Amino acid sequence: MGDMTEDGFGSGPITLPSGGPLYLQLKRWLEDAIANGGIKPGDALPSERDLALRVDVSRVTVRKAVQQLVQDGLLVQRHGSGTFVATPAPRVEQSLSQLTSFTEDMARRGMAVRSQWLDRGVYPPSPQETMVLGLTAGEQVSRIARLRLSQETPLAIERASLSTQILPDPAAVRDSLYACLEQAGSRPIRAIQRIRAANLEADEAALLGVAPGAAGLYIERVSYLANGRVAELTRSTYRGDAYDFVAELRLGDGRTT
Amino acid sequence: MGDMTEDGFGSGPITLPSGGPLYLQLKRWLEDAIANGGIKPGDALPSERDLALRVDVSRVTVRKAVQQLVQDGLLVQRHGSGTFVATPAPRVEQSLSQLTSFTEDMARRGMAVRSQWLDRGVYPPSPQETMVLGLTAGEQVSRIARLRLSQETPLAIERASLSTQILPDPAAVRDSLYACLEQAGSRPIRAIQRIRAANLEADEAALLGVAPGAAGLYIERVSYLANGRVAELTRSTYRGDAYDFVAELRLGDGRTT
DNA sequence: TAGTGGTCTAGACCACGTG
DNA sequence: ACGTGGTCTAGACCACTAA
Repeated sequence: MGDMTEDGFGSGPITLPSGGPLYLQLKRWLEDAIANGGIKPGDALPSERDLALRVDVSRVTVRKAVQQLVQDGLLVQRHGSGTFVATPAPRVEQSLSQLTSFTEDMARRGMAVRSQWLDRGVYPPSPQETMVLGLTAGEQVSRIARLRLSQETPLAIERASLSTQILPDPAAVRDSLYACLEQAGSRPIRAIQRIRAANLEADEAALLGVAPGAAGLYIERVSYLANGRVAELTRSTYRGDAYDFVAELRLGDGRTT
Repeated sequence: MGDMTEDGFGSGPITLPSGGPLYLQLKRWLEDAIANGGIKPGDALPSERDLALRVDVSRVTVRKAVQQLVQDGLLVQRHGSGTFVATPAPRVEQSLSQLTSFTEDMARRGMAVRSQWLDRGVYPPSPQETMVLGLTAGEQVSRIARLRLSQETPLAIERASLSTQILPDPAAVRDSLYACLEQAGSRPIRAIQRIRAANLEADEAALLGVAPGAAGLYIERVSYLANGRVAELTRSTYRGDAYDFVAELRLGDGRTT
């Protein structure tokens, strides 16, 4: 411990203890170093070329180990800059039984929230939108798409579609869509959500600041007004490492409540 | 249709249209070929060495493209045998508001279900088990772990832990844990589930028959008896490509609360 | 300009499955 | 025995970032 230049790696050669493929040995070694606090979040790893020399493997093998840890979210690579231990995203909990607004929900927890508009406008509807929203021929659809951030950390991509009868002017939405709908007296009171996990595509991964192939949650939500009409179709992509969804189940043969 | 040897690839060289990195061009080319039905589920791809020759790239580049498609679940590789277009797993829907038993739930849909025991026994509890199940000092815990299959397709890994007071003999569980508990008059009536997405580790991926790194759902469930006592702690891993979870939300306004 | 990650190559050997 | 995917190498060039 007397060495101020210590970075968790020392400077000499690194010896891998275990058996099996080299890239898995190196991967385990790095995982351990991170878990044991030998390398801390934000710390830089030695360059790939350095590691290759010191572990005595080829750079390709180093990349294979690092690549998997990047995908698992333990490391972050920045082109031209270096490889760093990821700062774990704070987990956000969201209820799967109460219909809440992202904005209102986060405000309640006192979390700094920001949205970044990706799209906001009126378009001809897709077949899915026509069907789900129950649009009539020739009717247009209002779309708003935004990136949700908390503490400057991207959390989710939300793409909402509504009939122009319910939301005539998408540009009128400021922070909370639900607050906007409430003003118009058309806040949804019920919704059905469909949730699945999938590996994130490159474009969405980039927006969310994670590696392509990282696990994400795709959620499709259809919400209903008090009169039974469909209010909103929202398709969202959540970072898998940043969200916990919480649901309460009851012994149900009879439905609801 | 006049050529019986046609496999969707022809036999000549393959030219990639688009720009960008070669492995991404090849990946897109393969994705298109699968989407357009040029290659159908179950079909074999040319060997990596063949593809490399015909696309005129190195084998490493072919592997990089194929690897990503394997992780996305579009291709399956079998060591020593070949690379094949994946047969998409049938999606199973599961409710997130009704507390149902996997066995009973699937039976209701008339689906052939099988379980494969991974573990069944009485153990000293982990700290988490002690805390969540409310065990007293020295008390043991019953654990049952199984792989759930439908139509011989692995769907999920379930690891349940219960106090031995509630389930004294884990070996007594045959098909349905809940049916077994009901006989003892201790069927849970309520549960809290916590759901998150994560990339599957190698061991779990192997059990579920998907590629390491594929997206999966981790679900932690704590269920309660009518008297309020904790009945069960279950930690499960679901295939992301085989499950849709469905939840119904209501305007449960904790707003001013 | 120097150093980093990103892409790509040609060739080698091993481990596995099938005929 | 043969062909397949799985691992690994040494070296090259490009693209980006930072000093």
